[in-house]
Amino acid sequence: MLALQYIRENKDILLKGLEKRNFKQPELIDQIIELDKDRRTQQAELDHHLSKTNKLTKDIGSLFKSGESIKANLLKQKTTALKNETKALQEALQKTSLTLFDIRTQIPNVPHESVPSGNSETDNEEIFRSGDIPDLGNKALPHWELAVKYDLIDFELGNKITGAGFPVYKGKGARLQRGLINFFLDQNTAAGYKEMQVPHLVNEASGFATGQLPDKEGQMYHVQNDDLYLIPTAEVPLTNLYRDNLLDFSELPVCLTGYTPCFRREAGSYGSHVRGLNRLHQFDKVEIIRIEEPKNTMKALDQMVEHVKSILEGLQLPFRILRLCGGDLGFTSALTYDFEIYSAAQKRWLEVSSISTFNDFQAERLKLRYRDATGNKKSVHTLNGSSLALPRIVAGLLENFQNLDSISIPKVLIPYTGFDNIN
RNA sequence: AGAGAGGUGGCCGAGUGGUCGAAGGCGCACGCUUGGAAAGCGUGUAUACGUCAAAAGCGUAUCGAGGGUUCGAAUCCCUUCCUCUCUGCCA
Repeated sequence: MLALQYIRENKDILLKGLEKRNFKQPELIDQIIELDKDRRTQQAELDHHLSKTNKLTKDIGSLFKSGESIKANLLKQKTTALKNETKALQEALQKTSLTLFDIRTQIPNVPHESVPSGNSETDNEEIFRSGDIPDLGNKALPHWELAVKYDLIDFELGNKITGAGFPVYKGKGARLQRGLINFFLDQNTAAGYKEMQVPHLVNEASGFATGQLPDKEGQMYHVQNDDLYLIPTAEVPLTNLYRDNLLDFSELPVCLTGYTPCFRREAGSYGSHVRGLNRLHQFDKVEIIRIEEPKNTMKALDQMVEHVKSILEGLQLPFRILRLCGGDLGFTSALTYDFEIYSAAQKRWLEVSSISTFNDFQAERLKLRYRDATGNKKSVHTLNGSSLALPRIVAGLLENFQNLDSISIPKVLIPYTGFDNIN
């Protein structure tokens, strides 16, 4: 959610920015500015009324005390009239505030100046590429076949006990998952992120604060009886740990990491691109998040990108980094870098990490602010990134490291898996 | 899940209808004191919104949340969330 002051003072920049993401309703900005003006007028009027009432009330009190109940009763009648007016004002203000809030929640974040315009993923900008794409020849198998060949992942069993998109990992497949989670967590904690274990279900307030609600309502699993949502990413619980906080600048930056399973309904996804591990309803991910002073945001984002780079290099996976264009940018993000590894068997790029800064967009919803060195209160900036998401990493490892009768394990992972190849 | 108790400022804690945003204490900040520190003394110390170019100031709201009674609610009533104790169940 954008700050009202920002909208008021930067309307033109804002509209230009939103154009980059093909925002279709620029008229909403004018509505916000109008409603905000109304709101302030109504607030002033209401406050004035309340102030009058408060004075009368005090007078009545002292009159009763001094025994002048006739005078007091006279004043009482006055307050009754005032009260009716006050009630009307209150209702009007509440209505304005609600409408204003409702429209504000529909405005996506303003893209950073470096974000290219564009409609879809084809307009994303490749900014970095690393590693050689292995030549696997014609006999290379996609991971869903390797998974069967070496009995690592059972999609059918998952179908039986739950449904499509809920795979069962077996034997070395399961151990590889666990090894990767531990490897990622170790890398992240070594880089200064504090490890956290957080709930996998969150309430509505949390879903709203990080921006999943109402934007992605239909994409989350909702436990109706208790009105809780299964998390689509650890970003939600991790960031919400700091909801409703006023931090001191000395407490910043906050750097956290956590492993959680992630649950996504992925309504509307289908086709060959979702085969195997490519798109799941439940998958594992290790997340990093940061809460920063605005002046450090870009530096922090760069550090996160460098960090994930180093992990992928360690895993010896060929990858590229994309700067997402406006049209591909998430609702809450100001700037996003996607990491994609190359799957030599599927001959396509697979997204394995997404690192974003939200600037103050989430902070505004989270009511998360900090007191800077001069004592002023400001919104913090929040950032997050996958470090890393498991399934497509597993797909890439299985496919890129396949031999005729085995799959090699990259050196950095061997201490975590306890084996150096799958056969 | 059942019964009971309770939720007050950074923390502890007083306050059961009237100048209460809230006593007192702790903590914290600044100053005085000291050779330095401690102690002591003094002053200050919530958040949001509005007004203002901004600050100060002023106004309004906030004692878990929402609603109600009343001229007036931290205090009374209802709903709801949470915490604690006991009982039950259980990894």
